[in-house]
Amino acid sequence: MAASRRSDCPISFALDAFGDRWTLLVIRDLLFKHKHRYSEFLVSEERMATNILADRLRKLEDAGMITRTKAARNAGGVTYELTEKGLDLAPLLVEMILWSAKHDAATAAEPEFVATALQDKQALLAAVTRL
Amino acid sequence: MAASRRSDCPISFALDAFGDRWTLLVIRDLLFKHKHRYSEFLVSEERMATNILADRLRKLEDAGMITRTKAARNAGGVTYELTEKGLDLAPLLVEMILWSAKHDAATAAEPEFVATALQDKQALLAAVTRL
DNA sequence: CTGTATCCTTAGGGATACTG
DNA sequence: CAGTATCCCTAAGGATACAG
Repeated sequence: MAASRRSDCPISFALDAFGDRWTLLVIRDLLFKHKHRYSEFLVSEERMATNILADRLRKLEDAGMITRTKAARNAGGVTYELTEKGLDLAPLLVEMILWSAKHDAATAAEPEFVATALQDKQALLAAVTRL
Repeated sequence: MAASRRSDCPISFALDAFGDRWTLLVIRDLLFKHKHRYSEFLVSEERMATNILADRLRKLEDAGMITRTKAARNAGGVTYELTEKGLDLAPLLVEMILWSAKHDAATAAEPEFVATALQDKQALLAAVTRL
């Protein structure tokens, strides 16, 4: 992705930034599933490969959509957090959920997830504007 | 795309449907640029290859997001139209535009495009609910 | 005009082993 | 725990020529 830039179109720009089948799953995990660690991202239902995950995390960091923080000595590990730029994808993700809820049987059968998204929408948008 | 289905997650479902670098450009052309013909899609700034375009048009039709209509004998050619399912992507596209407007210099420098999107948002959402 | 067909190249991705 | 490294393979994509 982010292959140089195909045009000045905003849709095209967005697709260059996250128009693939994996990137937004990482954002989803950060946004809705409150995951912050490499090992947590790995255990998703979609079974992302380790090299793919590492690649996407690096690209998201390069694009300024997440931050990577080496935790203090006593607390082990690395933590990923959304930046404002990443948080600003929340409305987009919510629209994806709503679209799927309307047009996909499996999603429609999961009213709790959709309800959560609808509740979160307010909270997330509030969080975004609060930044 | 649409490789069987990776999980029941709505985000994942949406990505399986249009999570690539080309599909949403076709939707954009239908939605914002009022293109309806194969030859029109081809002349975009992104220079889509003929085989890619044909592939995406077919997949979009298979997914029920667009219709393909052979025009009457006197009027030559084929016309593509968005279905309700395709039209329902309008809010998503608008969110993409707004995100790019905020985070991309080139987009921010195009206030007319963004303004159009904002105006269209109302009209498009009205159109969607009207269906 | 609306595509197919073909060729060929590259990028994406799965599996698995391994390292600081 | 947080990744790299490798291998190997398939799918995606560009170019171009051709067809109904």
